[in-house]
Amino acid sequence: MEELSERQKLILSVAIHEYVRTAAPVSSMHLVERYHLDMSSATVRNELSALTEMGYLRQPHTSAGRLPTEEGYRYFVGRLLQETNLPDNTRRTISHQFYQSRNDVDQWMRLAASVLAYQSHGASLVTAPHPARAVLKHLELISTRGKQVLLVLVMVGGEVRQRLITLTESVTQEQLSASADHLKRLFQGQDAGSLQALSSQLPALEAELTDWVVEELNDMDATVSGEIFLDGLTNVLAEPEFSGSDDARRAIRLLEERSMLQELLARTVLSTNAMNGVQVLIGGEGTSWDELRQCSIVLARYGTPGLATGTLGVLGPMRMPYGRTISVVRFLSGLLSDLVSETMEEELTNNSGEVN
Amino acid sequence: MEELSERQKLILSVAIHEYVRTAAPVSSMHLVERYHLDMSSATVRNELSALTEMGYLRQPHTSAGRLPTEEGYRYFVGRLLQETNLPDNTRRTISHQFYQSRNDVDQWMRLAASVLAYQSHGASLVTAPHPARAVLKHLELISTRGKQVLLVLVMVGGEVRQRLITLTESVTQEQLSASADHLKRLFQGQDAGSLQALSSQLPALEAELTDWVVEELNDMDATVSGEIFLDGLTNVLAEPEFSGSDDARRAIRLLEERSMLQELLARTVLSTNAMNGVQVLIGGEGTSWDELRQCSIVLARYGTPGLATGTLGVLGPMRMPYGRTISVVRFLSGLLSDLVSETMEEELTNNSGEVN
DNA sequence: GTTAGCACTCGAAGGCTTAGAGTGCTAAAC
DNA sequence: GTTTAGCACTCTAAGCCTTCGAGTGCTAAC
Repeated sequence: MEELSERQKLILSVAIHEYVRTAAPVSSMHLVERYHLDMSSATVRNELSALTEMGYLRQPHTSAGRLPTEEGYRYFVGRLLQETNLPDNTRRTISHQFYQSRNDVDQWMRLAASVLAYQSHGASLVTAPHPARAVLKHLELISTRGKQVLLVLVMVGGEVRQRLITLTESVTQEQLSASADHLKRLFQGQDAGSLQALSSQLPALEAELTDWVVEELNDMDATVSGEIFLDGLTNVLAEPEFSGSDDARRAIRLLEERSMLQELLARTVLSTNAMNGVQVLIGGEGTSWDELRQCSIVLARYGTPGLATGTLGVLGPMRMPYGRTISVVRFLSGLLSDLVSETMEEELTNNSGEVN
Repeated sequence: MEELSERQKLILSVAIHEYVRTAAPVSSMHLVERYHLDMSSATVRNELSALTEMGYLRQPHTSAGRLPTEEGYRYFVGRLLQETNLPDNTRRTISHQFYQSRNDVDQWMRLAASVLAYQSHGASLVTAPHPARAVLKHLELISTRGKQVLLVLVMVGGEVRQRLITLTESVTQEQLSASADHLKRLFQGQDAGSLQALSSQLPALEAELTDWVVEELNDMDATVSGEIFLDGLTNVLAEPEFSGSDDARRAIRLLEERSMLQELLARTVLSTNAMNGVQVLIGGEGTSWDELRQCSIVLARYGTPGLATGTLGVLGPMRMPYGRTISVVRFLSGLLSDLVSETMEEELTNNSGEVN
């Protein structure tokens, strides 16, 4: 792939910028006028022609203006987009909102999704922070009736999982409380693996309970996160390129399904090292979903690798203001990282010592 | 409002049925043929004309077929629709899915939303069961760092709420555990009101904690439910009457916002006594949202009034298979009621006695 | 009261024309 | 050799017209 001249880069940049702005094919004269280019429309036409030749632009039909190809966007995002930060007052507004919100992880996630959707005009997704390995901090057993017991697990990091389990034998709350106290002490700061080993040495009831706990912990390790917070799904529908087709509908449908998000987020885990945080998938590249052919996704992880991380991202049309979106995602990723590390770090580094 | 003749009722019924099926204005001849009516198209035409006169049908333009008006749907749902039950095998399939699902309230809600959306081809919403009055069953305090404490409340009924709070003074986990034990005993089976009264008689730390607990309980009483489970949002978009306009987009946007759901669900609480369970809002009647002008909502409460209840419903286009939708909603409402009462009833009737 | 027959209405669909936006090419200017 | 003015050419979008046919409402016969 040959190098573009500076002028070609400029023209590609403004062409993409203009197309993103207007959603209509851009013409040579338009660009010259609107961006005060120091050349004639004929020159621009020649360059546009060259860029089309190289596959960065295309024409809907012979005598129409140009619009970016997938490759064009990719070149733009990868090589032309200069880092821009979110305006100071926007950053302050957002921080302020988080500051005001209840000190509740769920609340943060909801807010993050909402801000992300609002700022990016796309559909946002945010997962709750998830420990690299589920480590137990606290355990409660609450009898509901007969053999049914509510199992509440509090993880290091503050995540809480509850589950209604059915035991083989009926037990009283007293027995449960005793077992809970015992297991609590044993399990403190352990993960699924070490618990499994313990199971065989325990009396029947406690062994059974242990199995349930292990299952739950494994489940937590396996799933990317318990809950995924979505917002702004309908923003995507408002985009002009989706009106009249139901491509957007199918893309949104995909977001509603867990399976896609699972794969998408798993992918992020793998390639985190690649960039300095924010990852851009253009035209659903790498994914196996045709529905995303016309969409792009901007993703980032947040949190502290090895301790606890989550993912947040935006799904929008390929014709997306990448600069803006990337800054928002980056900023929120940083903000959530701070929030998470503030609440988790200390706890995680000195966890296995003390007993509650 | 004069009474319709039997024949008019029949014709209105089949006209609505046909319109729901095809989404196109229905003509007199079509009805005669498809439903083997024992009369000529001219007769049907006369009756259609009469029904139009009465406001139950309308014509998009002079020489077009008929389609139901809002009033038409209302008459149909209120007086013509005979109760139909879900086919036996469908019922079994659904029950089976619930039987297989993890014994977890969240899981049930998710499944209910999914089934509802799938069966009704509309957007579904389900709220978690919510005690009439939030009553505390269990309480945990977990130190995270310095003044920050994770407060975990387990309610009678199994709902779990967690919140990160910041105390005025730094405390150790030992102090917290002691306080937790003490408060646990005191709070057992109490609601927000009775706790508030206790607050002043407690030492500083415990008083402060009590305030947080009270705030949280009040919050639970105030909001309809912590979480609302949505599914099938995009089903609505697929309906032909919404293609090309963004009315559906705005309706879905409304579902994404909590505020509308709050009002909608609050409304249900009020009018529950009216019908034997399932409530149908046609054309967004009673709501103040223009966005719903073209939509209908089928709602039902589930659970045991006075103990714990939740709401579930379907939002779809006004051109909706009401019979089918109502049966699905009714069936699921019954199913969830059973599940909820199985897990909560005993617990709620003898709650305040024992101490865990 | 019901129905056959028929004139009438109106929108959807297709074909045709036109306007204009935009290109590519050529030849002149720099 | 690069840039640019000029111009012929292309192609769509929009408007207009016509046609087609589905469907009605009315009237008169049954």
